Amino acid sequence: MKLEEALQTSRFRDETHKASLNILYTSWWLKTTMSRELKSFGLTHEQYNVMRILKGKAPEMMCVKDIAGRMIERNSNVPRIIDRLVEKKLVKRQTDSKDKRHTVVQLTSAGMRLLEKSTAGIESLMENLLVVTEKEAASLNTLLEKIRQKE
Amino acid sequence: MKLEEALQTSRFRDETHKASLNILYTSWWLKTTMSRELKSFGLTHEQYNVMRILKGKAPEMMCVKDIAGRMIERNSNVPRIIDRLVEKKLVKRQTDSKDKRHTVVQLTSAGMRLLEKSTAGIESLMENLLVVTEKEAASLNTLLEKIRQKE
DNA sequence: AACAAATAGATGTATATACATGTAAATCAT
DNA sequence: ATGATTTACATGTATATACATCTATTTGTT
Repeated sequence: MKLEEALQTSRFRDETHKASLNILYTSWWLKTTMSRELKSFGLTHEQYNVMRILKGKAPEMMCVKDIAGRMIERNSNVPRIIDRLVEKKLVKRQTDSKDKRHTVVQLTSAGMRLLEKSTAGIESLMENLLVVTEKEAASLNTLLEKIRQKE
Repeated sequence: MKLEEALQTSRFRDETHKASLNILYTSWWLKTTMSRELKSFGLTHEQYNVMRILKGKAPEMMCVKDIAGRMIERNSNVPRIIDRLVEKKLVKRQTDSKDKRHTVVQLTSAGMRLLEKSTAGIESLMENLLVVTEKEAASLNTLLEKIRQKE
């Protein structure tokens, strides 16, 4: 769908302005689509994100700060996302014995199983949804990193 | 900044997977940067978005549904965003006399003034922040619309 | 050792968001 | 014309998010 249709307007100052709206809209669309799929596993996008980060380091435990630094949307609220995961027994949380300021977190085996199932769901969804060649995707990555160069 | 740095990982299945994370991250970065600027005008991103939509039709009034259809992030909560704008006297809201189901909304002159000031701020920010050529932006737009083709 | 500063994370508040449900008004079918 | 359906919006709930503040612990300075 053209952005003009999606936002029912064609008032774009220039291609760069349009690109900024296009990034925001595409991101919203992606996130919404993924969230719908994740909902069938009882997960939110953020909970899934935290679980994937934990899996990347498993079986090591990770502290809250390291999780936060890997989140797509930087977030001071990782502790509360972990609260929900603990309630659902998908992760285990404990105080680090070496540095008691640290809270370290780890997937439970139930968490690992749910992550594997939901990841399979997300991956097949994405494979069907995102129809671009690897070359196009690479070019998209280059352009997005260019637009963020003043980060 | 490379996505690898931003997310402190290089575990991407392929360029398409990386692109999806890159879109989510770039969008978060853009929104955060804009929100910081908007905060100096006492506005949230969503409030600003609603005001810009209203300006696009001014001096006509718009109903809630038409505003919602033009939002970047589709949103069933436009009534509550309008609540805040009404409290701040930036928009006027009234029931449509022709169809009493419709609530029609319009910028006040204070709203129009604030919108002009904040838009100037956002535009100069964006001009300095987003350093891509019009050609690159156009190519980015094409790729984003391609990736959304199954929308 | 004692105190100041820094760090990690928990918590409070306002707003936003997704989604379900409720309510009033308009439209449709008979 | 009347009752059913649809439409437009408002509202309730759970979670997320930005941001400020608070607490406990560790580290650094003297």
